[in-house]
Amino acid sequence: MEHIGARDRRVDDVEVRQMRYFIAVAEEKHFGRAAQRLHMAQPPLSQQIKALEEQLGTQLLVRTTRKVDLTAAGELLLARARLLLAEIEKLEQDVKLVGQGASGVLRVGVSGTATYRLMPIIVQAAREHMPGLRLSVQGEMLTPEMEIALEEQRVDVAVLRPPIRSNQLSLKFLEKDELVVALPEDHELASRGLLDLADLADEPFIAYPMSSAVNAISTEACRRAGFSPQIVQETQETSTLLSFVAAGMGVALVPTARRMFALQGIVFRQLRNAPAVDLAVAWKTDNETALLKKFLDLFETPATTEGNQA
Amino acid sequence: MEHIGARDRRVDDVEVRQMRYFIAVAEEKHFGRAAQRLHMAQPPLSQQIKALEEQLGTQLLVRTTRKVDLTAAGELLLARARLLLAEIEKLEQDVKLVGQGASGVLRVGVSGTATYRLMPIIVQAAREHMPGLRLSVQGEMLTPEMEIALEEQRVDVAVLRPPIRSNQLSLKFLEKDELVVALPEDHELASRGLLDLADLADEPFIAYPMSSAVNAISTEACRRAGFSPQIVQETQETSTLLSFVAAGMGVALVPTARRMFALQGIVFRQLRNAPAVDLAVAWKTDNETALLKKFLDLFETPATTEGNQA
DNA sequence: TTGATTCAGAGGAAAAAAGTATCAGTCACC
DNA sequence: GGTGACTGATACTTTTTTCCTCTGAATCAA
Repeated sequence: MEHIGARDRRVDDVEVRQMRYFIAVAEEKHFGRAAQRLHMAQPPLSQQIKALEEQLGTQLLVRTTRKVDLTAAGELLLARARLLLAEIEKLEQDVKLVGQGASGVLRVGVSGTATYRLMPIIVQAAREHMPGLRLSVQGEMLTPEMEIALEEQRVDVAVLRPPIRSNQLSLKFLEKDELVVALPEDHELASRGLLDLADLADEPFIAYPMSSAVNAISTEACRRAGFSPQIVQETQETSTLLSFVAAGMGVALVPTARRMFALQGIVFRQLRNAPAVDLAVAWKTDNETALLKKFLDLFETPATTEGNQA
Repeated sequence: MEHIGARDRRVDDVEVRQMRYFIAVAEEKHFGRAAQRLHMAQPPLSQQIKALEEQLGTQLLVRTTRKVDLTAAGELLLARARLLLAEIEKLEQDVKLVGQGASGVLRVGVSGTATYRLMPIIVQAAREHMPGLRLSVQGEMLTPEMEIALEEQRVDVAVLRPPIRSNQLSLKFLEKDELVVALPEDHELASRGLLDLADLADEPFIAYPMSSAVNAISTEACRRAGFSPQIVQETQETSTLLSFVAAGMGVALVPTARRMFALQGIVFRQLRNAPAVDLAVAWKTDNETALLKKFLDLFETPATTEGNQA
C-alpha cells in the first residue's frame, strides 16, 4: 500500500471560497443579502455553508426562518477566517512583489534610543514595501562603531546620530529629537512639569558613553547652563540606563521617546530650551545596490524636514 | 451599480487546493512525482500550477524538461503557503473543538525556560478556573517571534521576556528569574556552592540565540564582570542547550528553574549578584475578547511582586 | 541519431458549483 | 386564528471547473 501524507488531503478541505462565503453570511446574518453581496443566488450559498459545516463536523450557524445567528464555533471561525484571508491576500501581494524582483538581505545598524522607537517603524515599513527583504538588525550601537562598520561593509545602512567624520559615507537627515529628563518617579523634581537644565546642576547623572552624540550634546548643554554634570554611571544600552534611573541612582538625559518604555519607576520631564540631537540614516557612498536604493526610498515619504545635519 | 467590497472577490482567488498542489511540486521538484503524491494525473497538475502563476502574475517555477526549480517568488510562496496551510488545519481543529463544547481556544506562546516551569502551572490554573477552555500552546519561542505572532494574531497570549519593541502590545509583569549556572557534574566548579561570574571567564559557553533576552542579559553581565564570553554553541531550545552542557561542551547561564530537569550529568549552581531576567505575559492591546480577559485574570492572584522591569 | 524522460496542450468525461423553481416554517398583523 | 410576507432548504437543471487520456515537443544520455 501507499502512505498518504497528511499534507495531501483532497476532498474535505476547507477552501478559501467557503471561508469568504461564510464570512459574508456571518456578517450579514442573512443568506439572501450575503448571496447578493457575493453576486450569486441564495441556494448555492446555503449549500456551500452546509458543506462547510459538514466538513468541520460542527454547526456554525443557528438558523430560524427569521434570523441567522452564530454559534460559538461560528464566532471563532469568523474571527480567524478573516485573519486568514487577510494573510492570504498579503501573501499574494508579496509573491507578486518578489516576482517583480524585490528581495535580498540588508544589514542595518541602529543607534541607542532609535533601536526602540524608530527601528520597529522601519522594520514595519520594510515588511510592507519590500517583502522578501530580510533585515538583519543590530541595535544599541554608537556612531563611531557604525561608521567603521559601514566602511568595512559589515553593515549596509545605519541609523545614527551625526556628526560623522568619514567622507566615504552619505547621510540623509531623518529627524531632530529633543532631549528629555528621565527621573526616578519619587524624585523631588518629578512633581514639576517643565524643568530647566540648571535644575539638574547638583544631580548625579547616568550617561551614555563619551563617544556618543547624545553625551556630547548633553555635556555641552550643561556647560552652557553653567555646570559640569557629575556622571556616576556610564552605560551604552538605553534599557540599562533607564534601569539605573528607576533604581534611583541618578537622572539622565535621553532623546525624546514619545511612546517609550512604560518603565515602572520612571517619569520623563521636558526641558525648557531643550537641546536636540539629530537622527540620520547613513550608507557607504559607493554602495549602489538596487536593494539599498529602494530601502533608502522608504525614508523619503515622511515630510523629510530638511534640517541642518552637522 | 453596486459597490464590490474587496473581500468579496471571486474568480482569481488563490485556493487552498492550489497551494497544496504547489507545495507538492515545489517539494518534489517534479510534476510527475508530485501528481502521484497528490493521487492525480500530471496534466491537470501542470494546468493548476500554470493557473496559479497567472493569477499571481508571477513565474513560480523554472521548468526545463529535465528539472524543475523554484524562482525567488516560488521560494517565498512555498514557505508562506506551508505556514498558511498549517494555520488552516489548526483553525479546523479549533473550530471542531469549540463545536464539541469547549468554551473557547486560546493560542499561547511561551518562551524558552518558562515552557517547562511556568507553563504547566498555567495550564493547571486554566483547567481549574476555566474548564472548557482549550489551550493551544507553542513552547520554546523567542521574544521577537512572539511579538510578531501576537501582532499578527497568530497567538493570543505570550509568556515572554521583556523588553519588547512593539507598542501594540500590553505587558503584565510576572516574576524575576535569577540566572543560575548549569555545569557538567564533573566540572571542577561543581564542587563549589556559590560562584562568581568571573569564575566563568575562561569557560566555553553554550548560549541562547543573540535575539533572546537571556543572552542579552548574560552577555552584558559578563562584560561587567570583565570578560567577554566565548560562545562555542548557540541553540534555541533549553533542552538542547542543557544536553550540550551535560555532554561537557561548556557551561550555560539559564533562568532559575526551581523544579527543572533532573537532567543526568548536570548540576546547577547559584551566582553571587546573579543577573536576572523578567518574565511577563503579553497580549495585543486591542484584543478585547472576554476569554482573553478572563485568562489574564488568572495571573492576578499570585502576589504580583512589583519589581521594576527594564 | 535514438530512446528515455519530462512537461505542456487538446479534447472529452466527471465533478463541483451556480442557477431556477418551489416548498415549508415562522412571524407580524389584521 | 387565518393570511401574507419573508426566509432558508430542497429538487432539479445548467454552467463552470477540474480532471483524465492521449499525444506532442523539448532535452539529455548513450
